Amino acid sequence: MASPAVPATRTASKEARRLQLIQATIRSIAKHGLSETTIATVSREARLSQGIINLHFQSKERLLVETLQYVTDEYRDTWERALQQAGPGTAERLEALLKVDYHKSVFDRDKIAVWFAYWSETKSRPTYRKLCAERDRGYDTILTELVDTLIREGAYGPLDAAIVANGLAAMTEGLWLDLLVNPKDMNRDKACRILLTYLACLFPRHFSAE
Amino acid sequence: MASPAVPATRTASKEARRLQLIQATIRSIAKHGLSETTIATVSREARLSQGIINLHFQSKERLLVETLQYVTDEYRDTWERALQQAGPGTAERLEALLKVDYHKSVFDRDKIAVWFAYWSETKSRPTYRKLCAERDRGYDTILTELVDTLIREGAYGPLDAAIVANGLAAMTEGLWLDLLVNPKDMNRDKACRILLTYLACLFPRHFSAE
DNA sequence: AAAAAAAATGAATGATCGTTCATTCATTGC
DNA sequence: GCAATGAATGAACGATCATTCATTTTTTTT
Repeated sequence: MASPAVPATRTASKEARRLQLIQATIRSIAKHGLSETTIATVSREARLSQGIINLHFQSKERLLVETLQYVTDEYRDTWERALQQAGPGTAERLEALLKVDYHKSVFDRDKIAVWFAYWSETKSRPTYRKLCAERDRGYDTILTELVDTLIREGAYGPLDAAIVANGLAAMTEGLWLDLLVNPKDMNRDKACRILLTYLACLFPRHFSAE
Repeated sequence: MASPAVPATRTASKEARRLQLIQATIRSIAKHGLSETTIATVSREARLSQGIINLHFQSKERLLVETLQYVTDEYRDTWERALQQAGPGTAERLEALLKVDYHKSVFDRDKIAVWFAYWSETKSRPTYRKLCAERDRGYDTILTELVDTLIREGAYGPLDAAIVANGLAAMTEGLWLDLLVNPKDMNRDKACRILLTYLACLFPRHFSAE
């Protein structure tokens, strides 16, 4: 009755074992919070022994850093792939990029709990802050580019692309928070409607509030 | 050389001592994060002994809950007072309410670190979640009311007040996150500009991007 | 199939945590 | 000024934490 993610053989490859532990860490943070995530909760979640974490990550702190690294990488991969699959038009590319944040695999309460766990510790942990800031920088760069192009293509007056892009990104993060704190009153459809209202207001000839 | 907030007499009133400890807790969370805030860091911050916390709060957990209670109360008081002092016009009342979130005493990295510390634990701690959800509900109710009135007064088409209000609140929370994670790239003026861009876009006859 | 190597275990360790409580200190009432 | 009262202390306690490592288990090599 082992979890399907757990390799059948006792000796999985080093990389597979590390990944298994990182995913167990994510589940533990989502379930117990970061402040009550211990070596015990993670190893129990992975159905492995206590010693396994120091064997593969040297310390709990390194496991936490590599877990943050993992979720930032996964997030970047997701929106990069979404952009690759999007059409050539600026508006459709912008929509594809923004929609990632409301996709089922991203707009997920467990994953959002992990993001907030790390964000909340950025002030006291420079390592976390740097990784999170990197995540933002890459996303903001491409988002600002698209917004800037759309403003010029659509002749949308005196709008400042950086300001607009920052506002769009901020709204998404705020809606994530709503899902975390008030899950009864928030869901993907509603969040999309809220963002789309802003988009339609900014770029009425490219987006409408459906 | 005692901190000015510390009462001169050894025996302060019970309420003053509790307040002093709550404020020390806030400083500790801002400085060390919630996961590394201990009885030791809080009592040291308050320049009192270890035993003082259990004497006044019975347990560390109760101190943390009462600290969250304190910051939620303080926040509500702040925007209620701002509304009382605002003029009668709907637009100016809306502006007064929104501006609170960008006031020096609210748009402050230390205080925002505290908010995020509790938000990040809401999923695993129902008590935190309830208190945070209450905070949101009160604010959203009055914000939605004002937005609704302005939409009708200004004949702003088919806008949904609840959706717009939710978007405005979400954007603010996202901008707080930006200040926390990327303090070099965010400040009160910039955040105000970002929000005002949305406001001017929604209600062009009442707000302009200055 | 035996030997060697590698992976995983889990009991043991020391450090740190929240909590307790006998003691000390300051204030109040007589 | 002397008890009596209550606030505050900080050393001591058990619980829990991350970490270590001798041992066991599995895989690979010979």
